[in-house]
Amino acid sequence: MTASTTANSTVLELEGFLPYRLSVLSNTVSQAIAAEYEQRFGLSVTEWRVMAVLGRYTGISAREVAERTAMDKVAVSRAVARLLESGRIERDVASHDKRQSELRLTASGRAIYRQVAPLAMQHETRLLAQLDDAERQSLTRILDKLWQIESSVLAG
Amino acid sequence: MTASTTANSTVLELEGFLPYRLSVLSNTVSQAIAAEYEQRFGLSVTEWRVMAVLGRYTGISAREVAERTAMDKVAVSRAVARLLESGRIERDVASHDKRQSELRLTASGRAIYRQVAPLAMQHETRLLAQLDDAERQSLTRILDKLWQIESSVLAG
DNA sequence: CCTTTATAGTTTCAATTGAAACCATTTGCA
DNA sequence: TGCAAATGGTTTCAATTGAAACTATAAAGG
Repeated sequence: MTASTTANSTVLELEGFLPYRLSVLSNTVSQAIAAEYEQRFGLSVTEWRVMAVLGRYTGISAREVAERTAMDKVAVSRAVARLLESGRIERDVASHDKRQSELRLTASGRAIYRQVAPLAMQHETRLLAQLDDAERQSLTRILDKLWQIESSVLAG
Repeated sequence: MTASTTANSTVLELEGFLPYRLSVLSNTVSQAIAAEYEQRFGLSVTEWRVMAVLGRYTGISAREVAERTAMDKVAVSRAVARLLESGRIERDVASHDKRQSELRLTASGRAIYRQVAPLAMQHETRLLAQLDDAERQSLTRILDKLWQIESSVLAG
């Protein structure tokens, strides 16, 4: 698909190389969305991701945020620190386990969430609108498959 | 697709959100490949990308490398500096324009390229092997479409 | 119990990155 | 010509990130 091979040489065509195309597309899409809320609300991508899961699951721990955002715990810790600082989330110690925290959006955090979430989804909608039904289904299925392969590779 | 909307609230489900899924998949794939050459050859992703285009187009300028890798010029400049340092590429001043450089792999750079390129492609092959013909075609077409949409958004 | 090991989260220090300013050369045009 | 603007590339400084060490609490096993 992306290679041409002769006697003893292999040439890789970055332009058609799946991992490369995924990376470029993904960065472009994420940046396009981020551009909108970064300046408007002073939110970084990691901060927004934390807010996004807290908009969905309230009172969860930092570890669970990490799982659901696919961020590592250090990144979550720092995003949480900034969000606490700016008053967009609040934190309690979990009653059943004093190591854990319970995180939730504040009123001001929810207000931002209610503005950014639709904005992000509009962008997604705009992308998906260019695909027909079959393509949309295809895309979902293919991403699922690829993701399963990669995560099984990771697991060992 | 990824939203549920009630009277006055919108909830975003990160798990099904296209930009998020693209980002997670892309990072996982890139990292899986990078893991192999990072430790074995001491190459970063950016350095490998520069080498990859120089394996394909020899004697090109840093600006052209930047275009073809979708990296910005500062990142290219730094990757080039490290690759010069480690003797994997060499540089001349372009005769027709003294601002430009002409970059090419050295013998040692080519030796590495010949090992890493097939390795990267095997990974891609393994991924694509899990898709059937229709899915592979679909994927190519869909990535093209999405990419066109995003790049036209960027432009205008 | 009490000691070891595991888990949740934070901090520290070095390496990487990004934005802006910068230098050298070239191009466009008065 | 010659001067302003554009281009190719590098450097600098601050902000971000990653890896490893660290603190505090909890769970598990003798």
